[in-house]
Amino acid sequence: MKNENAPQHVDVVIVEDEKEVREGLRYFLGLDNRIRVASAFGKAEDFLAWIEENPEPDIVLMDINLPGISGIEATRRLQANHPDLTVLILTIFEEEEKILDSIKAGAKGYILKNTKPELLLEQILSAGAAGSPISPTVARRILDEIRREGIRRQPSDYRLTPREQEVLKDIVDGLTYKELAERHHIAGSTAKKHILHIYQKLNVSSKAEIVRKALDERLI
Amino acid sequence: MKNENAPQHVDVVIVEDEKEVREGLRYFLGLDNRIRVASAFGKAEDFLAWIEENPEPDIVLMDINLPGISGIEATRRLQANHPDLTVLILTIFEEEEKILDSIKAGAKGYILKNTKPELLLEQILSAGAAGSPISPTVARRILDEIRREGIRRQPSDYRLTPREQEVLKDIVDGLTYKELAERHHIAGSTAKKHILHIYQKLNVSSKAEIVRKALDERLI
DNA sequence: CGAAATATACTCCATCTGGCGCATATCGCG
DNA sequence: CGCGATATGCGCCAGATGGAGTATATTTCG
Repeated sequence: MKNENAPQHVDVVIVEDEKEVREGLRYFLGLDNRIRVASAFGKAEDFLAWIEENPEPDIVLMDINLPGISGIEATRRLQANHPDLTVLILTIFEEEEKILDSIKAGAKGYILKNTKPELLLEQILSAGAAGSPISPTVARRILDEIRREGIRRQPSDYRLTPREQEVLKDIVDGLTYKELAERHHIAGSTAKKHILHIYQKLNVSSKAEIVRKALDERLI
Repeated sequence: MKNENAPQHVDVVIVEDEKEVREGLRYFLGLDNRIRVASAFGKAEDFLAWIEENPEPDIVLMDINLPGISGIEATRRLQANHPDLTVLILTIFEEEEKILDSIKAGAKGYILKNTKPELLLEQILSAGAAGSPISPTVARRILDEIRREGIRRQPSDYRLTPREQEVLKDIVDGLTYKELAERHHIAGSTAKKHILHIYQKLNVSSKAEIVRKALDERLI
Protein backbone atom coordinates (compact mmCIF):
# COMPACT_ATOMS: atom_id res chain seq x y z
CA MET A 1 0.00 0.00 0.00
CA LYS A 2 2.94 2.30 0.50
CA ASN A 3 3.32 4.69 -2.35
CA GLU A 4 6.75 6.12 -2.82
CA ASN A 5 5.26 9.12 -4.53
CA ALA A 6 3.03 9.92 -1.61
CA PRO A 7 3.89 13.17 0.11
CA GLN A 8 5.93 12.70 3.22
CA HIS A 9 3.81 15.12 5.17
CA VAL A 10 0.27 16.16 5.97
CA ASP A 11 -0.70 19.48 4.42
CA VAL A 12 -2.39 21.73 6.91
CA VAL A 13 -4.09 25.09 6.54
CA ILE A 14 -4.87 27.30 9.51
CA VAL A 15 -7.81 29.69 9.69
CA GLU A 16 -7.59 31.74 12.86
CA ASP A 17 -8.07 35.45 13.33
CA GLU A 18 -5.77 36.04 16.25
CA LYS A 19 -2.36 36.53 14.80
CA GLU A 20 -0.51 35.30 17.87
CA VAL A 21 -2.38 32.02 17.91
CA ARG A 22 -2.18 31.63 14.18
CA GLU A 23 1.54 32.18 13.94
CA GLY A 24 2.11 30.17 17.08
CA LEU A 25 0.30 27.22 15.56
CA ARG A 26 2.07 27.61 12.26
CA TYR A 27 5.41 27.58 14.00
CA PHE A 28 4.64 24.74 16.36
CA LEU A 29 3.14 22.49 13.73
CA GLY A 30 5.99 23.24 11.39
CA LEU A 31 8.41 21.81 13.91
CA ASP A 32 7.11 18.33 13.23
CA ASN A 33 8.33 17.13 9.88
CA ARG A 34 5.22 15.03 9.38
CA ILE A 35 3.26 18.24 8.98
CA ARG A 36 3.55 21.04 6.51
CA VAL A 37 1.57 24.22 7.02
CA ALA A 38 0.54 25.14 3.50
CA SER A 39 -0.93 28.47 4.47
CA ALA A 40 -2.69 30.39 7.21
CA PHE A 41 -5.50 32.92 7.12
CA GLY A 42 -7.04 35.44 9.46
CA LYS A 43 -10.41 35.52 7.74
CA ALA A 44 -12.59 32.72 6.43
CA GLU A 45 -13.26 34.71 3.28
CA ASP A 46 -9.59 34.74 2.38
CA PHE A 47 -9.34 31.01 2.87
CA LEU A 48 -12.48 30.30 0.86
CA ALA A 49 -11.02 32.29 -2.01
CA TRP A 50 -7.65 30.59 -1.71
CA ILE A 51 -9.04 27.08 -1.68
CA GLU A 52 -10.61 27.61 -5.09
CA GLU A 53 -7.24 28.47 -6.61
CA ASN A 54 -4.99 25.98 -4.87
CA PRO A 55 -4.71 22.25 -4.35
CA GLU A 56 -6.70 20.97 -1.40
CA PRO A 57 -4.76 20.61 1.81
CA ASP A 58 -5.23 17.47 3.85
CA ILE A 59 -6.53 19.24 6.89
CA VAL A 60 -7.99 22.61 7.73
CA LEU A 61 -7.76 23.85 11.29
CA MET A 62 -10.70 26.18 11.64
CA ASP A 63 -11.41 28.63 14.42
CA ILE A 64 -15.10 29.34 15.06
CA ASN A 65 -15.04 32.91 16.23
CA LEU A 66 -13.90 34.71 13.11
CA PRO A 67 -14.72 38.20 11.90
CA GLY A 68 -17.19 38.07 9.02
CA ILE A 69 -18.03 34.53 8.03
CA SER A 70 -17.81 32.24 11.04
CA GLY A 71 -15.80 29.06 11.03
CA ILE A 72 -18.97 27.01 11.13
CA GLU A 73 -20.47 28.84 8.20
CA ALA A 74 -17.20 28.53 6.31
CA THR A 75 -17.21 24.81 6.97
CA ARG A 76 -20.72 24.58 5.66
CA ARG A 77 -19.81 26.39 2.47
CA LEU A 78 -16.85 24.15 1.89
CA GLN A 79 -19.20 21.22 1.56
CA ALA A 80 -20.32 22.50 -1.82
CA ASN A 81 -17.02 22.43 -3.67
CA HIS A 82 -14.84 20.44 -1.30
CA PRO A 83 -17.00 17.89 0.45
CA ASP A 84 -14.10 15.62 1.26
CA LEU A 85 -11.90 18.24 2.81
CA THR A 86 -11.12 17.40 6.42
CA VAL A 87 -12.02 20.35 8.58
CA LEU A 88 -11.09 20.29 12.23
CA ILE A 89 -12.68 22.87 14.43
CA LEU A 90 -10.09 24.26 16.81
CA THR A 91 -11.71 26.56 19.29
CA ILE A 92 -12.32 27.50 22.88
CA PHE A 93 -16.06 26.96 22.75
CA GLU A 94 -17.50 24.00 24.59
CA GLU A 95 -21.15 24.88 24.06
CA GLU A 96 -23.15 21.93 22.90
CA GLU A 97 -24.91 23.97 20.27
CA LYS A 98 -21.72 25.08 18.58
CA ILE A 99 -20.33 21.58 18.74
CA LEU A 100 -23.32 20.01 17.09
CA ASP A 101 -23.62 22.82 14.59
CA SER A 102 -20.02 22.27 13.62
CA ILE A 103 -20.52 18.58 13.12
CA LYS A 104 -23.62 19.10 11.09
CA ALA A 105 -21.79 21.69 9.05
CA GLY A 106 -19.39 18.92 8.14
CA ALA A 107 -16.48 19.27 10.53
CA LYS A 108 -14.59 16.04 10.98
CA GLY A 109 -13.25 16.85 14.41
CA TYR A 110 -13.55 19.29 17.25
CA ILE A 111 -10.51 20.12 19.27
CA LEU A 112 -10.32 22.53 22.14
CA LYS A 113 -7.59 25.12 22.19
CA ASN A 114 -6.49 24.08 25.61
CA THR A 115 -5.40 20.71 24.25
CA LYS A 116 -1.84 19.92 25.14
CA PRO A 117 0.47 20.55 22.19
CA GLU A 118 1.72 16.98 21.97
CA LEU A 119 -1.83 15.68 21.94
CA LEU A 120 -2.87 18.27 19.39
CA LEU A 121 -0.23 16.87 17.10
CA GLU A 122 -1.55 13.36 17.56
CA GLN A 123 -5.09 14.53 16.93
CA ILE A 124 -4.21 16.24 13.70
CA LEU A 125 -2.27 13.27 12.44
CA SER A 126 -5.06 10.88 13.35
CA ALA A 127 -7.48 12.99 11.34
CA GLY A 128 -5.41 12.23 8.28
CA ALA A 129 -5.98 8.53 8.91
CA ALA A 130 -9.76 8.71 8.66
CA GLY A 131 -10.08 9.33 12.37
CA SER A 132 -12.00 12.08 14.11
CA PRO A 133 -10.04 13.73 16.84
CA ILE A 134 -12.30 15.04 19.54
CA SER A 135 -11.29 16.54 22.81
CA PRO A 136 -12.52 14.33 25.64
CA THR A 137 -14.63 17.05 27.23
CA VAL A 138 -16.25 17.71 23.88
CA ALA A 139 -16.81 14.02 23.30
CA ARG A 140 -18.58 13.84 26.61
CA ARG A 141 -21.07 16.42 25.48
CA ILE A 142 -21.68 14.70 22.19
CA LEU A 143 -22.26 11.43 23.96
CA ASP A 144 -24.62 13.10 26.38
CA GLU A 145 -26.54 14.39 23.41
CA ILE A 146 -26.81 10.96 21.81
CA ARG A 147 -27.95 9.42 25.05
CA ARG A 148 -30.54 12.10 25.49
CA GLU A 149 -32.00 11.39 22.08
CA GLY A 150 -32.05 7.72 22.87
CA ILE A 151 -34.03 8.29 26.02
CA ARG A 152 -36.41 11.01 25.00
CA ARG A 153 -36.18 14.38 23.47
CA GLN A 154 -37.73 16.65 26.00
CA PRO A 155 -38.35 19.86 24.17
CA SER A 156 -35.96 22.50 25.30
CA ASP A 157 -37.85 24.81 27.60
CA TYR A 158 -37.99 28.37 26.42
CA ARG A 159 -40.64 29.16 29.04
CA LEU A 160 -43.19 30.30 26.53
CA THR A 161 -46.53 31.27 28.01
CA PRO A 162 -49.64 29.43 26.82
CA ARG A 163 -50.58 32.35 24.66
CA GLU A 164 -47.17 32.46 23.12
CA GLN A 165 -47.39 28.75 22.39
CA GLU A 166 -50.57 29.31 20.42
CA VAL A 167 -49.07 32.21 18.56
CA LEU A 168 -45.97 30.17 17.85
CA LYS A 169 -48.04 27.51 16.23
CA ASP A 170 -49.79 30.05 14.06
CA ILE A 171 -46.53 31.55 12.95
CA VAL A 172 -45.39 28.13 11.86
CA ASP A 173 -48.62 27.91 9.92
CA GLY A 174 -47.54 31.02 8.09
CA LEU A 175 -50.07 33.49 9.43
CA THR A 176 -49.51 37.26 9.32
CA TYR A 177 -50.08 39.66 12.21
CA LYS A 178 -53.57 40.39 11.02
CA GLU A 179 -54.64 36.83 10.43
CA LEU A 180 -53.24 35.90 13.77
CA ALA A 181 -55.11 38.72 15.45
CA GLU A 182 -58.38 37.71 13.88
CA ARG A 183 -57.97 34.10 14.80
CA HIS A 184 -57.50 34.99 18.45
CA HIS A 185 -59.78 38.00 18.56
CA ILE A 186 -57.05 40.35 19.66
CA ALA A 187 -55.59 43.51 18.19
CA GLY A 188 -52.86 43.20 15.58
CA SER A 189 -50.61 45.17 17.85
CA THR A 190 -51.04 42.56 20.52
CA ALA A 191 -50.33 39.72 18.19
CA LYS A 192 -47.19 41.51 17.27
CA LYS A 193 -46.16 41.97 20.84
CA HIS A 194 -46.54 38.27 21.48
CA ILE A 195 -44.38 37.53 18.50
CA LEU A 196 -41.69 39.92 19.63
CA HIS A 197 -41.67 38.23 23.01
CA ILE A 198 -41.22 34.89 21.36
CA TYR A 199 -38.35 36.32 19.36
CA GLN A 200 -36.60 37.28 22.55
CA LYS A 201 -37.19 33.98 24.22
CA LEU A 202 -36.07 31.92 21.24
CA ASN A 203 -33.32 34.36 20.41
CA VAL A 204 -34.35 34.91 16.81
CA SER A 205 -35.56 37.88 14.84
CA SER A 206 -37.88 36.81 12.07
CA LYS A 207 -40.78 34.52 11.42
CA ALA A 208 -38.71 32.39 9.10
CA GLU A 209 -36.25 31.70 11.90
CA ILE A 210 -39.07 30.85 14.26
CA VAL A 211 -40.48 28.33 11.86
CA ARG A 212 -37.08 26.78 11.38
CA LYS A 213 -36.38 26.55 15.08
CA ALA A 214 -39.84 25.36 15.99
CA LEU A 215 -39.72 22.55 13.48
CA ASP A 216 -36.13 21.62 14.21
CA GLU A 217 -36.69 21.43 17.93
CA ARG A 218 -40.19 20.14 17.70
CA LEU A 219 -41.72 22.78 19.94
CA ILE A 220 -44.98 22.70 18.08
CA MET B 1 -8.32 23.89 44.47
CA LYS B 2 -5.88 21.18 45.48
CA ASN B 3 -7.17 19.04 48.25
CA GLU B 4 -4.53 17.33 50.30
CA ASN B 5 -7.01 14.65 51.27
CA ALA B 6 -7.78 13.77 47.69
CA PRO B 7 -6.66 10.31 46.68
CA GLN B 8 -3.37 10.32 44.90
CA HIS B 9 -4.62 7.95 42.26
CA VAL B 10 -7.49 6.97 40.06
CA ASP B 11 -9.13 3.72 41.08
CA VAL B 12 -9.65 1.44 38.13
CA VAL B 13 -11.45 -1.86 37.75
CA ILE B 14 -10.95 -4.11 34.76
CA VAL B 15 -13.58 -6.46 33.35
CA GLU B 16 -12.07 -8.57 30.62
CA ASP B 17 -12.37 -12.27 30.01
CA GLU B 18 -9.07 -12.98 28.35
CA LYS B 19 -6.64 -13.51 31.13
CA GLU B 20 -3.62 -12.38 29.14
CA VAL B 21 -5.19 -9.08 28.27
CA ARG B 22 -6.61 -8.62 31.74
CA GLU B 23 -3.38 -9.21 33.54
CA GLY B 24 -1.46 -7.28 30.94
CA LEU B 25 -3.67 -4.29 31.51
CA ARG B 26 -3.49 -4.64 35.25
CA TYR B 27 0.28 -4.73 35.11
CA PHE B 28 0.66 -1.92 32.61
CA LEU B 29 -1.76 0.44 34.31
CA GLY B 30 -0.21 -0.32 37.67
CA LEU B 31 3.10 1.00 36.41
CA ASP B 32 1.73 4.51 36.42
CA ASN B 33 1.42 5.77 39.96
CA ARG B 34 -1.56 7.94 39.07
CA ILE B 35 -3.57 4.79 38.62
CA ARG B 36 -4.44 2.01 41.02
CA VAL B 37 -6.09 -1.13 39.76
CA ALA B 38 -8.54 -1.98 42.51
CA SER B 39 -9.57 -5.27 41.02
CA ALA B 40 -10.02 -7.22 37.81
CA PHE B 41 -12.69 -9.67 36.70
CA GLY B 42 -13.12 -12.19 33.95
CA LYS B 43 -16.91 -12.19 34.08
CA ALA B 44 -19.37 -9.31 34.28
CA GLU B 45 -21.39 -11.21 36.87
CA ASP B 46 -18.47 -11.29 39.26
CA PHE B 47 -17.94 -7.60 38.89
CA LEU B 48 -21.63 -6.77 39.35
CA ALA B 49 -21.60 -8.72 42.59
CA TRP B 50 -18.39 -7.11 43.75
CA ILE B 51 -19.51 -3.56 43.08
CA GLU B 52 -22.39 -3.96 45.52
CA GLU B 53 -20.04 -4.83 48.36
CA ASN B 54 -17.19 -2.46 47.70
CA PRO B 55 -16.58 1.26 47.29
CA GLU B 56 -17.09 2.50 43.76
CA PRO B 57 -13.94 2.74 41.70
CA ASP B 58 -13.41 5.85 39.63
CA ILE B 59 -13.34 4.03 36.35
CA VAL B 60 -14.40 0.68 34.97
CA LEU B 61 -12.69 -0.65 31.87
CA MET B 62 -15.26 -2.90 30.30
CA ASP B 63 -14.78 -5.39 27.53
CA ILE B 64 -17.83 -6.05 25.38
CA ASN B 65 -17.35 -9.63 24.39
CA LEU B 66 -17.73 -11.41 27.70
CA PRO B 67 -19.07 -14.84 28.48
CA GLY B 68 -22.53 -14.58 30.02
CA ILE B 69 -23.61 -11.01 30.51
CA SER B 70 -22.05 -8.78 27.85
CA GLY B 71 -20.19 -5.65 28.68
CA ILE B 72 -22.96 -3.54 27.24
CA GLU B 73 -25.62 -5.28 29.26
CA ALA B 74 -23.48 -5.00 32.36
CA THR B 75 -23.09 -1.29 31.74
CA ARG B 76 -26.82 -0.97 31.42
CA ARG B 77 -27.43 -2.75 34.69
CA LEU B 78 -24.95 -0.55 36.46
CA GLN B 79 -27.08 2.48 35.70
CA ALA B 80 -29.60 1.38 38.28
CA ASN B 81 -27.44 1.36 41.38
CA HIS B 82 -24.38 3.22 40.16
CA PRO B 83 -25.50 5.79 37.64
CA ASP B 84 -22.46 7.98 38.11
CA LEU B 85 -19.92 5.25 37.67
CA THR B 86 -17.62 5.97 34.77
CA VAL B 87 -17.60 2.99 32.44
CA LEU B 88 -15.19 2.98 29.57
CA ILE B 89 -15.74 0.38 26.91
CA LEU B 90 -12.43 -1.12 25.89
CA THR B 91 -12.89 -3.39 22.96
CA ILE B 92 -11.90 -4.40 19.48
CA PHE B 93 -15.31 -3.77 17.97
CA GLU B 94 -15.72 -0.83 15.67
CA GLU B 95 -19.27 -1.59 14.60
CA GLU B 96 -21.48 1.41 14.74
CA GLU B 97 -24.26 -0.52 16.36
CA LYS B 98 -22.19 -1.66 19.29
CA ILE B 99 -20.75 1.79 19.70
CA LEU B 100 -24.13 3.45 19.87
CA ASP B 101 -25.55 0.71 22.04
CA SER B 102 -22.72 1.18 24.47
CA ILE B 103 -23.24 4.89 24.67
CA LYS B 104 -26.94 4.49 25.17
CA ALA B 105 -26.27 1.91 27.83
CA GLY B 106 -24.40 4.61 29.68
CA ALA B 107 -20.75 4.15 28.75
CA LYS B 108 -18.76 7.31 29.14
CA GLY B 109 -16.12 6.41 26.62
CA TYR B 110 -15.24 3.95 23.92
CA ILE B 111 -11.63 3.00 23.44
CA LEU B 112 -10.28 0.55 20.94
CA LYS B 113 -7.87 -2.08 22.10
CA ASN B 114 -5.39 -1.15 19.44
CA THR B 115 -4.90 2.21 21.11
CA LYS B 116 -1.29 2.93 21.84
CA PRO B 117 -0.51 2.27 25.52
CA GLU B 118 0.62 5.80 26.25
CA LEU B 119 -2.56 7.19 24.73
CA LEU B 120 -4.65 4.67 26.58
CA LEU B 121 -3.23 6.04 29.79
CA GLU B 122 -4.12 9.58 28.80
CA GLN B 123 -7.61 8.50 27.83
CA ILE B 124 -8.26 6.84 31.13
CA LEU B 125 -6.98 9.77 33.09
CA SER B 126 -9.02 12.20 31.05
CA ALA B 127 -12.13 10.20 31.85
CA GLY B 128 -11.54 10.99 35.48
CA ALA B 129 -11.67 14.68 34.63
CA ALA B 130 -15.19 14.60 33.24
CA GLY B 131 -13.94 13.85 29.75
CA SER B 132 -14.98 11.13 27.38
CA PRO B 133 -12.11 9.38 25.74
CA ILE B 134 -13.03 8.09 22.34
CA SER B 135 -10.76 6.53 19.82
CA PRO B 136 -10.61 8.72 16.73
CA THR B 137 -11.88 6.03 14.41
CA VAL B 138 -14.80 5.46 16.71
CA ALA B 139 -15.47 9.15 16.96
CA ARG B 140 -15.64 9.35 13.21
CA ARG B 141 -18.41 6.81 13.15
CA ILE B 142 -20.37 8.61 15.81
CA LEU B 143 -20.06 11.87 13.97
CA ASP B 144 -21.15 10.24 10.76
CA GLU B 145 -24.17 8.97 12.57
CA ILE B 146 -25.11 12.39 13.83
CA ARG B 147 -24.70 13.89 10.44
CA ARG B 148 -26.72 11.16 8.85
CA GLU B 149 -29.77 11.74 11.02
CA GLY B 150 -31.87 12.68 8.05
CA ILE B 151 -32.10 9.92 5.50
CA ARG B 152 -33.89 11.87 2.88
CA ARG B 153 -36.71 10.56 0.80
CA GLN B 154 -37.27 11.62 -2.78
CA PRO B 155 -38.54 15.16 -2.67
CA SER B 156 -41.47 16.32 -4.70
CA ASP B 157 -40.19 18.16 -7.72
CA TYR B 158 -41.09 21.80 -7.98
CA ARG B 159 -38.63 22.26 -10.85
CA LEU B 160 -36.57 24.81 -9.03
CA THR B 161 -33.53 26.00 -10.91
CA PRO B 162 -30.11 25.47 -9.29
CA ARG B 163 -30.00 29.11 -8.28
CA GLU B 164 -33.40 28.89 -6.74
CA GLN B 165 -32.33 25.82 -4.82
CA GLU B 166 -29.49 27.75 -3.28
CA VAL B 167 -31.72 30.66 -2.46
CA LEU B 168 -34.27 28.31 -0.98
CA LYS B 169 -31.68 26.93 1.38
CA ASP B 170 -30.70 30.39 2.50
CA ILE B 171 -34.27 31.36 3.17
CA VAL B 172 -34.60 28.34 5.40
CA ASP B 173 -31.50 29.58 7.16
CA GLY B 174 -33.38 32.77 7.90
CA LEU B 175 -31.48 35.17 5.68
CA THR B 176 -32.95 38.48 4.51
CA TYR B 177 -32.82 39.80 0.96
CA LYS B 178 -29.68 41.71 1.71
CA GLU B 179 -27.81 38.91 3.42
CA LEU B 180 -28.80 36.60 0.64
CA ALA B 181 -27.61 39.06 -1.98
CA GLU B 182 -24.25 39.46 -0.26
CA ARG B 183 -23.75 35.77 0.07
CA HIS B 184 -24.26 35.22 -3.63
CA HIS B 185 -22.74 38.46 -4.83
CA ILE B 186 -25.89 39.57 -6.56
CA ALA B 187 -28.10 42.61 -6.19
CA GLY B 188 -30.79 42.61 -3.51
CA SER B 189 -33.34 43.07 -6.24
CA THR B 190 -32.19 39.89 -7.88
CA ALA B 191 -32.30 37.91 -4.68
CA LYS B 192 -35.81 39.12 -4.27
CA LYS B 193 -36.72 38.12 -7.79
CA HIS B 194 -35.49 34.59 -7.15
CA ILE B 195 -37.54 34.41 -4.02
CA LEU B 196 -40.65 35.59 -5.81
CA HIS B 197 -40.12 32.91 -8.41
CA ILE B 198 -39.85 30.31 -5.69
CA TYR B 199 -43.08 31.60 -4.21
CA GLN B 200 -44.85 30.99 -7.48
CA LYS B 201 -43.41 27.54 -7.93
CA LEU B 202 -44.12 26.42 -4.39
CA ASN B 203 -47.41 28.28 -4.36
CA VAL B 204 -46.68 30.23 -1.19
CA SER B 205 -46.30 33.88 -0.36
CA SER B 206 -43.94 34.37 2.53
CA LYS B 207 -40.62 33.21 3.81
CA ALA B 208 -42.22 31.57 6.80
CA GLU B 209 -44.31 29.41 4.49
CA ILE B 210 -41.27 28.51 2.46
CA VAL B 211 -39.39 27.38 5.55
CA ARG B 212 -42.33 25.30 6.64
CA LYS B 213 -42.77 23.69 3.27
CA ALA B 214 -39.09 23.14 2.70
CA LEU B 215 -38.63 21.44 6.05
CA ASP B 216 -41.84 19.45 5.85
CA GLU B 217 -41.10 18.14 2.39
CA ARG B 218 -37.39 18.01 2.91
CA LEU B 219 -36.46 19.93 -0.18
CA ILE B 220 -33.39 21.28 1.46
C1' DC C 1 -53.15 41.19 50.23
C1' DG C 2 -49.62 42.52 47.00
C1' DA C 3 -45.84 41.64 43.85
C1' DA C 4 -44.82 39.38 39.60
C1' DA C 5 -46.13 37.48 35.42
C1' DT C 6 -49.14 37.58 31.60
C1' DA C 7 -52.19 39.55 28.21
C1' DT C 8 -53.86 43.37 26.19
C1' DA C 9 -53.27 47.69 23.30
C1' DC C 10 -51.33 51.89 21.24
C1' DT C 11 -47.61 54.87 18.88
C1' DC C 12 -43.47 55.90 16.13
C1' DC C 13 -40.23 54.57 12.88
C1' DA C 14 -36.95 52.40 9.80
C1' DT C 15 -36.68 48.59 7.12
C1' DC C 16 -38.21 44.48 4.95
C1' DT C 17 -41.34 42.17 2.10
C1' DG C 18 -44.37 40.75 -1.55
C1' DG C 19 -46.05 41.97 -6.01
C1' DC C 20 -45.62 43.98 -10.55
C1' DG C 21 -43.58 45.67 -14.74
C1' DC C 22 -39.61 46.22 -17.58
C1' DA C 23 -35.03 45.31 -19.38
C1' DT C 24 -30.58 42.80 -20.36
C1' DA C 25 -27.57 39.01 -21.04
C1' DT C 26 -26.46 34.33 -21.48
C1' DC C 27 -27.02 29.69 -22.64
C1' DG C 28 -28.82 25.43 -24.70
C1' DC C 29 -31.24 23.45 -28.25
C1' DG C 30 -33.57 22.71 -32.34
C1' DC D 1 -30.32 31.94 -36.21
C1' DG D 2 -34.07 32.48 -32.88
C1' DC D 3 -36.97 30.65 -29.18
C1' DG D 4 -37.36 29.73 -24.41
C1' DA D 5 -35.46 29.20 -19.98
C1' DT D 6 -32.44 31.16 -16.68
C1' DA D 7 -30.11 34.79 -14.28
C1' DT D 8 -29.40 39.32 -13.53
C1' DG D 9 -30.88 44.05 -12.46
C1' DC D 10 -33.87 48.44 -11.78
C1' DG D 11 -37.92 51.15 -10.01
C1' DC D 12 -42.28 51.70 -7.71
C1' DC D 13 -45.62 50.87 -4.14
C1' DA D 14 -48.53 49.43 -0.30
C1' DG D 15 -48.49 46.81 3.38
C1' DA D 16 -46.03 43.81 6.67
C1' DT D 17 -42.49 43.49 9.88
C1' DG D 18 -39.15 44.19 13.76
C1' DG D 19 -37.80 47.11 17.37
C1' DA D 20 -38.59 50.11 21.30
C1' DG D 21 -41.29 52.54 24.15
C1' DT D 22 -45.58 53.24 27.34
C1' DA D 23 -49.80 51.86 29.55
C1' DT D 24 -53.43 49.13 31.68
C1' DA D 25 -56.00 45.13 32.89
C1' DT D 26 -56.01 40.35 34.52
C1' DT D 27 -54.18 36.38 36.44
C1' DT D 28 -51.25 33.88 39.38
C1' DC D 29 -49.04 32.77 43.38
C1' DG D 30 -46.39 33.42 47.59
